Amino acid sequence: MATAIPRKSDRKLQLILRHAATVFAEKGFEGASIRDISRSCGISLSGLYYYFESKQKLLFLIQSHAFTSILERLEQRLEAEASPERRLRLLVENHVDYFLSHPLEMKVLSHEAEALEEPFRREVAAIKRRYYELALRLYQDLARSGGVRATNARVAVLGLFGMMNWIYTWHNPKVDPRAETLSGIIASIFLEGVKNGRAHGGVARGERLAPLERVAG
Amino acid sequence: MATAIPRKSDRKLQLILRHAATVFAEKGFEGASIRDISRSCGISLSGLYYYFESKQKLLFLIQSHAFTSILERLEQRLEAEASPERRLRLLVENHVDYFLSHPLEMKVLSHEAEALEEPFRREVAAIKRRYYELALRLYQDLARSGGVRATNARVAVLGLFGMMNWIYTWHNPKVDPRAETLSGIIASIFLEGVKNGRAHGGVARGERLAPLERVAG
DNA sequence: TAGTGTTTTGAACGAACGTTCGACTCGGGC
DNA sequence: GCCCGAGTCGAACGTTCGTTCAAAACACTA
Repeated sequence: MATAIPRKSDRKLQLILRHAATVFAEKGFEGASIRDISRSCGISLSGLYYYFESKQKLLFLIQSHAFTSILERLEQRLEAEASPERRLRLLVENHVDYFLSHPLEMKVLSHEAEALEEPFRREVAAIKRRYYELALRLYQDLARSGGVRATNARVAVLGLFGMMNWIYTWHNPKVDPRAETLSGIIASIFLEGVKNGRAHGGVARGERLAPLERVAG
Repeated sequence: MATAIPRKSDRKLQLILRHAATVFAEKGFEGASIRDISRSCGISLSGLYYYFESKQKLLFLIQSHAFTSILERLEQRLEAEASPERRLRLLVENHVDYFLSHPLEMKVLSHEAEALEEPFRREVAAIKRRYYELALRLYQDLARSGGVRATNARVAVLGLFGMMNWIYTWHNPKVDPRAETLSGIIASIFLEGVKNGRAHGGVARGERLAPLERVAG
């Protein structure tokens, strides 16, 4: 019942998580078998179950670790910055940078969100919601400071997440810019795209602003 | 060997494709079984194989039909429009509109791109490339007409696709704007974000422009 | 009614799946 | 020498998977 594994084997669990992330990223969660992971780690099939209790839990460990890391790192970086615009840029920088330096885990996080089942699902969803709400707050701070054209905040923020989370489907390190440059481009498109100026079809005819709280999942 | 099914049963194949898209969208391609589809259609397991020869082919039919439709509809709409900016807006409108009116097929198209294996994969990839290259051409026409700040075209266009293709993970018809409004917001963010203005960290230090031809996949 | 081609089916195939279990190895304290 | 708990393993469990096939049911015209 207790999660207490004597902690000498922690390093080995880390190794398993890395290999599992690789296999999940390559074949998808459902398409990957524990036997694939066993082969990749060089640990026997039954030996793996000493370290985790189910395939679901394995996916959960990968996802919750990645998500917690990215969120903690962001909150830490935000402490040193007060300007609303630069704070939003920090979010983009942090997200893209983590994405490109942990491409496998982040692909599993982005792509296999729905593969997680119910005891674990809500737990990851809770972190996701915290992250989304932080982003929304950053956006609204920018808006309050007067730097934003009237538009649907939920759509804008989720559009930004779209640009960032889609990266895993196309980014090729041999051809595409490194994280620093990439996040600069994305942040600029978003910030300029959302700034004051003649409102170009933002909130339209009779459509009221949608509530801001909900994230799907 | 021949694909020739006597064409009376075409309507039934369409019905199967609709149910299959629903099941794939809900459980993922690998997570869904032919038995699930059989149950959903009310056709026996073996009966399904009268209409398609493998699960892979079924996925292929869904994806290639959706992709071809969206591309054809776009090319048709573009004929009537000459302004570079409005042409790009048309692309966004067409894409978002198709996405929201065929959410299941489009989720399967966006989410299960890698599940398709090799005889079929290259065929869908070819349509995808045609679509991407059309989008890139529209962007470069806008750039040539002087309406765009210097930035990485490949990243800009794939960023736009990111905003659009991510929609399926969050859009809730009860809460979020309809297609018309949504595409307006996204197009505005992108176009304003990419327009002339003080270059805000676009192409940076010593990073040369990446070649434009490649799409991952 | 008999005959022909289209559609539908139940039962079965071998392979692969996630998970369990009892037995083994091994290193450090008695 | 012996024991004990941590770590590892091969073999097997029951289930589900994609796919096949011979036979039945159906819809026709002759």
